[in-house]
Amino acid sequence: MRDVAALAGVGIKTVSRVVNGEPGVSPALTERVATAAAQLDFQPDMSAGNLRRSVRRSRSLGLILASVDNPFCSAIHRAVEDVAEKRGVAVLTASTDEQPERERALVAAFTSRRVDGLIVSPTSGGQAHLVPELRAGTPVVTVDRPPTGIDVDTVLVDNAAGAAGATAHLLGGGHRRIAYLGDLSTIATARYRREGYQRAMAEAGVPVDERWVVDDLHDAEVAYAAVHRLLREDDAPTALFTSQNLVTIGAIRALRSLGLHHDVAVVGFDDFLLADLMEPAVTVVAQDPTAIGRTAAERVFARLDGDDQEAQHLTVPTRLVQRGSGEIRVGGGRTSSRGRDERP
Amino acid sequence: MRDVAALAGVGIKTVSRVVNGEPGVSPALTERVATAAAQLDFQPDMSAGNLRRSVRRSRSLGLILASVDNPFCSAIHRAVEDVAEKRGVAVLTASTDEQPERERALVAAFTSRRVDGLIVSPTSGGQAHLVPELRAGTPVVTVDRPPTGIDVDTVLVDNAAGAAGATAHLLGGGHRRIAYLGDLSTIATARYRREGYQRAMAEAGVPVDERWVVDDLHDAEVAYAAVHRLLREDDAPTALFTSQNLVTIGAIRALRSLGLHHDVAVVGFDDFLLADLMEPAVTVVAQDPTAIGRTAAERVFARLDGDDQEAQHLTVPTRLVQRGSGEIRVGGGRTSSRGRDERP
DNA sequence: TTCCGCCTTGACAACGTTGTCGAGGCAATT
DNA sequence: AATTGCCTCGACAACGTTGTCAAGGCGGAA
Repeated sequence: MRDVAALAGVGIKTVSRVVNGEPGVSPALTERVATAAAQLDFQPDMSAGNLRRSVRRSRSLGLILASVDNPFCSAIHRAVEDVAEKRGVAVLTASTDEQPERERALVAAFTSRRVDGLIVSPTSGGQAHLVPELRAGTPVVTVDRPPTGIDVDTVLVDNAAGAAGATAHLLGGGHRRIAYLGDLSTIATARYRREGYQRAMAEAGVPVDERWVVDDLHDAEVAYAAVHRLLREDDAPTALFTSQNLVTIGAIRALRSLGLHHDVAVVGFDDFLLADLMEPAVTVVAQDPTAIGRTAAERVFARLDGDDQEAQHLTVPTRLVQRGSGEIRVGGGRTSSRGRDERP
Repeated sequence: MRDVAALAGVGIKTVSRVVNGEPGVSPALTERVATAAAQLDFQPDMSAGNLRRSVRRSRSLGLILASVDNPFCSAIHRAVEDVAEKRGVAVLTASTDEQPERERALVAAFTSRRVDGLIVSPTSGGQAHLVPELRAGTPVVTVDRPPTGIDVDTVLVDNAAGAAGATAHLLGGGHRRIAYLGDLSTIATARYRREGYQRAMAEAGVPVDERWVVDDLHDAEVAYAAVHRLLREDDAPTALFTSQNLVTIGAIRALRSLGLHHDVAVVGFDDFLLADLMEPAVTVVAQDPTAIGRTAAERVFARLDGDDQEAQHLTVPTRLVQRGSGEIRVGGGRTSSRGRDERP
């Protein structure tokens, strides 16, 4: 900036004014400064400006997710980016791989870069480490899962209701022996989904055999093995509620390898690409990660704009998408494999 | 930092030394400063430090992709993050949606935040706007596509070879009427893939009917319609080479809706989740986005570490993954639907 | 005892920018 | 003509940190 000022033969402050579009500079000087700036490829240094600026904003925010290459997370990411972009705010993103230690390290890394706000998908390690940030006035919003140890704005999916809906749908198809295949029970959402399943079963007055409730299936391989084990029993389940994508996929592979994919009903939690092209097409409880990300980003900006209400706890609804696999009736009655939302 | 110094009763510089782990501070003072810093939740402001530091590094880099929620892009993102994380570098990511204007705006936004390096998946608008950054010494690496207007390190997929391999594979299955279904021809990779297809056809001495070469299919719907149109002809193609994910998916939906999914062979460019669970499982030319992202990040850091060789042009190989759809022989001979890599 | 050198410590300038404020010019009003 | 007020412009301090450098203390050697 000093160089631009020298080249244009003006004071530094005048350059600052022109660059920031502040009023009170004569057209002649504005022109001269603009030319000089263009000639030197001048780009103002935002962090230096923020240092001095009264309302200190880095115009960036931190997004901490399980993994940026998880489709659910990256849809949230994109939605956050779209909201942030409109306000000229950049997004720093990073992945925890569910490790509490990484979450803490990432928060520290982002804090030292003075992000204006944080959107976090909490790991199981607790979020008390965010207290200093909150005291410093940095807005924090958690997505997908509630935080523990702090009370902040949250944007969650109604996991229990979605799971209960899925289970009720299977019950409505005549099933009584419905298995629950869940993710790591350290993950809060997995617990909520199990509760939803149990509630729906209880409300229908259907007893749950504990052998059918399998937790801690964190990848497709483990789920595959679990389904194989379950279906070997005499009174094997006639329907599966799988509480997560990878579990759903593992279960489907298992059913297919057993030749039972047209006999055992499956409803999965969380939609996935091409679910409608499988045989049978997969019925799912679809979440709306775009709405989650958008809402979370809007909360952050509302806080930055001065909203100081008490912590808000928002819920994004789920939607049961019937495609075929969940409509297989008890006894393995084969229904049309043509799903409801088949389209090009 | 001033507050910490006051609380510990030392000079500011001593706090700086303790915080940065510099030697030459007595254990007694180190202890006192550490306690005071902890008590005040002190977090150093990185951008202020960078301002003064001699080797000016923001410890962040910019990643500009087509869209962060595109699985190919998010795999690159994750790989870049993993390399950056090891060096304590944060990643700013954003999506262009293929709009040159957005690319320029994002580069400007990242530049004013003084990123240490840029990894860009170029849009069709040309990359001459990056010249000032290069002059300023900021390393730039392009991924997936070559830049135009500048010469920088690039990490590309061997599109032509992959496409030629796919086409040769179909020719090997006895097909002669092979259609090419391509993405927007403004996208360089789409052109390379078409060239690979044409080269393989020419090398086999098989004439290409221009009606079978369809460009500018940028989403599944358009591809669906194109396949419907192609297969209405009398001498319809017996095999399809689809040059991109969404095109592949659209083509598969079209074939299925025509009941031809076991009769017309398909090889797609780019792998996708669950391709192995489709009926038939989809044969693809798999790219390796993780290798692309890792390599690109390594190039950036090599440049930051002083590598000043001329621009390097690296190629990441593709791999033909045979799963069934590409092994359907001419005449619609139905092969085993069981793909080669069926697994849980 | 004096001198030298090392170690610890903090005062101060500087990084690139913006907020504050005052100087100077000009036009309108008294 | 003198005063007032507005507009333009730039000098200067300040933001939070680090690089530089000098001051002071202490131990050991002469």
